[in-house]
Parts: sequence; structure tokens; C-alpha cells
Amino acid sequence: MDAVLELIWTGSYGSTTIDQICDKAGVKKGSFYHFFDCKSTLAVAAIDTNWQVKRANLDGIFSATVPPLMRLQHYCDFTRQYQSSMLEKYGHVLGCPLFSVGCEVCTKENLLQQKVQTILDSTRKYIESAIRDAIAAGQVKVADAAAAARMVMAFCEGLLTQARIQNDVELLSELGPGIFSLLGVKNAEAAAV
Amino acid sequence: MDAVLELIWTGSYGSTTIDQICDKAGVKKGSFYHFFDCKSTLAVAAIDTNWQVKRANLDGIFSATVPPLMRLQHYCDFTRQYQSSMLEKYGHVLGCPLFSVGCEVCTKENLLQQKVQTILDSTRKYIESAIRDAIAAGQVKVADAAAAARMVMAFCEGLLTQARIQNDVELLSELGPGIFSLLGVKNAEAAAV
DNA sequence: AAAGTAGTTGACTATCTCGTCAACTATGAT
DNA sequence: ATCATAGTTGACGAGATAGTCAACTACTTT
Repeated sequence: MDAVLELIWTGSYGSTTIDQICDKAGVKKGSFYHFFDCKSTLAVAAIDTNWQVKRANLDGIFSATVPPLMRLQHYCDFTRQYQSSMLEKYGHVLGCPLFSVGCEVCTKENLLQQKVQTILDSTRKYIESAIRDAIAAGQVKVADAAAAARMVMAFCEGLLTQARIQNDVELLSELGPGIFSLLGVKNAEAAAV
Repeated sequence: MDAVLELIWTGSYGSTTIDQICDKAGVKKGSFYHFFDCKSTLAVAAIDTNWQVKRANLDGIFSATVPPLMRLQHYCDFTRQYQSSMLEKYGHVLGCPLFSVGCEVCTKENLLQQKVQTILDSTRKYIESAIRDAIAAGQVKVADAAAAARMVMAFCEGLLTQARIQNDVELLSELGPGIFSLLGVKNAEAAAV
């Protein structure tokens, strides 16, 4: 489970072979096929268990007891910190595995593709909810919270992927300013949240 | 040349084999190895020739004779139209091939990775220049044109990749609003450009 | 015409990768 | 103790993939 995630994340889905996974997990191939019928099945399962962990994190970060703009700021901070730790551990900024895998397999691997999309949708709901609360609090003025959430999400994922491609965690310092700019919030206000 | 780009674009770099490339190009493998020593060499060459075409397009869209914000708007329009034509041709929104490939190979394939990064940097210069001109014209107020260009670029690439993952070209209608929001321009102003 | 050069071809090998299978082990139920 | 079930293992075969090579062709130069 952990093995496959690490391999896909540090490399790519396509370049990760079943033999590699088995080696890393210290398991023989026969055992592998006793539990899964192919690579994509395992990937779906691995992504799913990982999502449980990630969801718990997000529940904390996006807690309704926290002011909405602060939730977003915490999300930025967490993301940057997380990517820093990955850089330290693997020597490379790894970005968002869901986005990478989704981008890679979206024209094939329908089941995996669908799982990725579902989780990305769920993640966006946290952002959307925070934006909606911010609107209610009069802190941001956007017409459509869902559309704004899509834009924020695109920006975050885009920046994360850029950080991966350039292997530069410093790019993520623009995460917060970009999000608040998309929401029409002055940086000063954001800092004062 | 065209064959490899199409295969990588519709699928992924990793899933594209030399046999496939040769089949599609109507060429035997021996001939392939007469000109290139491996897949990544070909990919670099293919990306390079494709970049010549793309650059000519961008030179037209980002012509200095066009008002800066209109350049950005044209870029959005062009991008959306282009992705629409891809959808029609291949049945799938394909996003930005450089971004997809860069994301996939960034932990290996150093040469290819570097080529991708160089071209993405060049592309960003168009945006950066437009932003700088817009600042000079007093149309946008951002402190750092380079930083703003990085943000705009991240947003564009992120949205394009989302469109690819979801196979939904309509997402790209938010390209313009997002960019102008990042630059602190009211949509109304943008439309009036 | 002769020779040289660039490009092409199909056949070939080696290796990788997937997926299967029958035999084996461990554990728990009766 | 006997049996059933779940899980493990190493060996195996089929097919995909990368890369090589000597022979062949087409074209240019002398």
C-alpha cells in the first residue's frame, strides 16, 4: 500500500511496475495477485486509504470553528510545509499525486481516473465551503462560490505541479497571495484575518 | 515527429512505445534508431519543432501592437478554441502537453525535463511582458510582474490540466476571469478593453 | 561506370513485464 | 486429530519492448 503510493508519487503511474511494487513491499507476486487483479485495482485501493488520512487532515484544517479565510491560509501553510517535508525525504518536490496520476491516465484507466476525480471533487468542497462562509461574513465578494472554488483549485494544483516540475518549494509561497487575489481580497486584509 | 507528439499527447509519455511510434509514422524500427538513439531524444526533437510553431502563434497573439490586456484575452480565446478542436479531433480535451510530460518525467529523463522547463519559461515571458505593459498603462496594479506571471501561468496550466482530467472544455471559460482576477482587474474593465 | 554515402529493412536477441499455477504453510474451526 | 480456509511461494510461459545488425536500396559524386 505505502509502497505503491511512494513509487507512483516519486515516479509516475506508468513507470511503476508490479515487480517494483512487490520488491518494495517485500511481497511475492503471487501474493499480490491473491489480493488484487491488476495494478489499477491496487492503485485505487491505495489512493482510497490515503484519502482517509488526507480527509482527516482537511477536516482539521477546514474546521467550521476557524474563520473561513484563515482556513484557506492554514491550507496554504500546510501544503507548503508538507511539500517541504517531501523534498527533504525524497529530494524532490512531489506535488499532488492525484493531479499527476489523473493527468497521466485520464485517457485510459477509466476506473482509476474516476476515483481520482471523485476525490478531487471532495477536496474542492472544502474550499467551496470556506468561500461560501467568507461570502456570508462579507469578507469576499464573488458571485459564484462553486466557480470561485474551481478557480482556486486550478491555481493550487497548477502551482503545486509547477513546483514539482521545477523542484522548487519556494514557488508555493505564492499560494496564499494567489488564492486571495482570486477571491478579490487584499493581501493586507488576509494577513489581518 | 507528428506521430510521437500525438501519441504522447493523447496518452502519456510512459505509455508510448517506440513500436507504436514507428507504426504510426509508417517507419521501421531500424530507421528510427538511425536518427535517434532513444525515445527521449525523439521526444526532445519533436517538442522542439512543435515549439517553433507554437512560438509563431504566440508572437501573433502577444504582438506589442495589441493592448496588453487584450493580448491576454486573445490568449484565453485561442487556448479554448484550440482545446475545443482537440476535443473534436481526438474525443478528449488534451491540455498542455508540456505540462503533462513535465509532470510525468520530472523525477527522471533529465534532458527532456530540462527542455520542457525551458519552453515553459519562454512561454511565461509572453505573459510577463503583457503584464509589464499593462502596469505601464496603469491598467493593473501588481508589485512584481514576474511573480504575477508565475501565478497566471500556474492558474492557466492548472485549469488546462483540470479540463484534461475532467474532459470538459467548458472549464476553460473561466480562464479569462481568473487571470484578470489574479491581476486585480475588474471583469467589466477587461471586457471593455 | 565505380565508388561512396544516407537511409531502409526484416530478422534477430535479450530483457522486462504480466499473469498463472500447483504446491506449500499457517491458522482457526469442528 | 482432521479438515477447511486464507495466504504464500517459486517457477513458469506468453507476449511486449528495446535495441542491434548485416544486407539491401537509392541517390550523389567522381
